[in-house]
Amino acid sequence: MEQKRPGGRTLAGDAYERIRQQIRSGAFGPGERLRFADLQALCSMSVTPVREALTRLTAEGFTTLDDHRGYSVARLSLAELRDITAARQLCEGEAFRLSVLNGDAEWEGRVLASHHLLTRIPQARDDIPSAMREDWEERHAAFHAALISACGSPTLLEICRNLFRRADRYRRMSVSLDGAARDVAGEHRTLMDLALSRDAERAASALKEHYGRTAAALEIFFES
Amino acid sequence: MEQKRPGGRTLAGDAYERIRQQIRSGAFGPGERLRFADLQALCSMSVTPVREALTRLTAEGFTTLDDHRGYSVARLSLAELRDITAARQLCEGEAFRLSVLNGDAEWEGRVLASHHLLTRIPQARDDIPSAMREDWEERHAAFHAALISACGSPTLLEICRNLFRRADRYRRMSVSLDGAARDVAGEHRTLMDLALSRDAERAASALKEHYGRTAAALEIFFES
DNA sequence: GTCATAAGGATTTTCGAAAATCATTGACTC
DNA sequence: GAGTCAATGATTTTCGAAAATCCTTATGAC
Repeated sequence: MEQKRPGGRTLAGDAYERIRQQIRSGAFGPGERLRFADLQALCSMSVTPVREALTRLTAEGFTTLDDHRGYSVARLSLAELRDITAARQLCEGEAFRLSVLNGDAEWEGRVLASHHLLTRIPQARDDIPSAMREDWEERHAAFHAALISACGSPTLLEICRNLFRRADRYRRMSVSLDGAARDVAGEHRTLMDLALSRDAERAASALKEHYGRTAAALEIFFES
Repeated sequence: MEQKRPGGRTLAGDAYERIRQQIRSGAFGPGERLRFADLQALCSMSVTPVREALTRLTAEGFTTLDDHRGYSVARLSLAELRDITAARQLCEGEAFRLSVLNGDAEWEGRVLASHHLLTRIPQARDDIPSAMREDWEERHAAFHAALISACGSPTLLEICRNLFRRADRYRRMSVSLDGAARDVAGEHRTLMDLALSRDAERAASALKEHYGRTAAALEIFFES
């Protein structure tokens, strides 16, 4: 029997995407135990590909493994939020700086286009339908990826991609904030403007500050 | 008290260590195809734990996966050497800087002790017995780990650990160089001295230069 | 009551084989 | 001869169950 698997070429790949999405969206919450029986039912497959998915997720910091005691969703903490933010400021800051220095007209086009897409739909919030919220999340990630896409370093890009995803789990907590004190759209526009004006140092600084603000806004979730 | 034995509490962990060691030592060369049948024979286990090991190794950049076409040892290239070196200079440089700023007396002790161990045996070379060579490699890694161990950022440390291991594959090519033009031991001593003198900026610069020299010495292997 | 220990159930980890996919070969057409 | 296509063999990927391990509960001694 031929199975249709849009997007993935192996069941393990599908399981990886699916479980990561569940964690991303909060359907699997921080610290939650992930039992193979449940995941097999969710993904409609045997234990082997599920296991491979969890191995990958663990290597990337989304889940944790206790030998012979199973997998859990990685917990969120203020300390890790600050830690990841600092690492992002270092790595993405440098990647953005290099992008501005090295980027060609095609890169400028990608920045412009991805920013345009980002402004066409309202930012993710509680009162926005879930489908459109996911749409914004995707375009947001694409915009930030575009900014650093001309840095010329696959290694740095891979590090940044992972850090972005891990930080994304934290950022999604803020959809319940109304962000009144912050003009996120304006910050994104500033980032684009600085990129296109080719001022590498100021661009990198602005990106670092952008991430710093995001992290600061999230600290209130960890008061207890 | 239960202890985690290095070497692994699961077969998958054992396979991971074993295969990584084979790649590290060159027994599995760059680009070489890794067949499950061979690895199962090598590790004396079934396909499942071997597969898990390869999944982890691939996530860390030591192997590559072509869906349905199997795993191979990641190739080495001059471009990647330069790329990894730049990423190390950024990440380890910052981690070292933070360590010098934040490190306490215990950290100083770790730096001092690990450097002492490093100087007690001759540096890895072709004319040195393999066992002692491995010993030096281990102490060398421990020294560099100690330098950055007080940076306070688990995320950054994890990134550095992975970059170090990947760069290590390149550095091991140089055991056939006699390093006449370079005083590696002296550079290590300088790093220690700068760490203990608590001059963060100069220490970070020295570490970056140290990695730059290492990479430069390896470029000759990629002339073709 | 507390501690230690053992039995039972739940869960992870591993196995051996089946299914799916890829690569090669060779026949056949044009 | 070049190209298409089916058959074959090699290899990866997945399955379903067995084995190993952990956790909970029950039992008994002090």
